[in-house]
Amino acid sequence: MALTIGQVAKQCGIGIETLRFYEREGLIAQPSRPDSGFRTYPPESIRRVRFIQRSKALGFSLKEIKELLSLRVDSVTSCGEVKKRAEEKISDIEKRIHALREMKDALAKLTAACRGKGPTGECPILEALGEPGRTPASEAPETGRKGGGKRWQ
Amino acid sequence: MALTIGQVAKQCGIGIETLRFYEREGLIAQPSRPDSGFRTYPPESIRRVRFIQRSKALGFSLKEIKELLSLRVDSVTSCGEVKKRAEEKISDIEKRIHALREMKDALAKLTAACRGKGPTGECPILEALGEPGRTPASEAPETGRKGGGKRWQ
DNA sequence: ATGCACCCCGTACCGCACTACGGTGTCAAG
DNA sequence: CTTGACACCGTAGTGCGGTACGGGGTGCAT
Repeated sequence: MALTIGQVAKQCGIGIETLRFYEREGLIAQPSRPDSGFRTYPPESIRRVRFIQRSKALGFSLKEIKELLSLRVDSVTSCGEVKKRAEEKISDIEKRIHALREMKDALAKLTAACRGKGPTGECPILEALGEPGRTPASEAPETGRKGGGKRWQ
Repeated sequence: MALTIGQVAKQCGIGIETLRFYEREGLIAQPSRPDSGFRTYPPESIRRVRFIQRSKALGFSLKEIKELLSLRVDSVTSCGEVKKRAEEKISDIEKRIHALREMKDALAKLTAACRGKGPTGECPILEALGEPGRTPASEAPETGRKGGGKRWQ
């Protein structure tokens, strides 16, 4: 019934090292270690790891997942706290979506303006990004460093 | 006319260290260094830094920005290449938006199912994440480590 | 000439989430 | 009893995008 770390790892599609990492980070409990010191996991551990994986997939960081797990442990806390976290995460995700959409719109405008032909010097995309063709600086070969002298020391 | 690193930094709202970092990473050219070894930037550098900042804001990584900049330098390349990168970035951003939307929908479904009252043991959110209330493992006090013996060595 | 702001450098560090390494110990099968 | 798979440990390295530190040297104004 009890599982080795390798079995848990395999069942969760995760590396052994990752499991040890989660343990170090306090995301999963210290498993019992009879006799030889080998970790021995109860089958429930699989669920806990899956909890972590699903939460990750929902955009929670390990830090946040740890908090979520700690809510469960001190069961004085009501379910409302959990709901609050989830709602915060939703608005966080909405912000990220919004930012991405703005990026996308800006980029779309640029690509629409660009014929896609001709030299880079006339590219409206590059122009909009701020570089009006080559810059003197970009040609200046190493004036310091490699070239010549031992200035500085 | 020529600028010190501090002036460039201030004008771009960026740290001096960051500027040196960009230089090390090949994102900005080695500035000239007359006499004392102090970096001396032409005013155009400001534009180059802004290019980087805007590109970052559009979701390009420093690595990608470097590529974008190199396209400009070897001006054999046509503007079409730039357009291609921008379009790839757009679809990349779209993918990210899509993934975030899925996260959001999943979370929204969970919060909708949750009354927000009662103990964590009955929380539909936690349940959906995979943990049906407390787990034995989460109570198990350190069975190894700190507690007792010198197994292993 | 003295003070002080500014700049130089290399190196190390941050947070995140792992991943790898290497030397050693344990278990189960043959 | 040997062999091979598996597990143990601490430490270090990865990639990203910076940020900080400390022990100096310069430039300019007073």
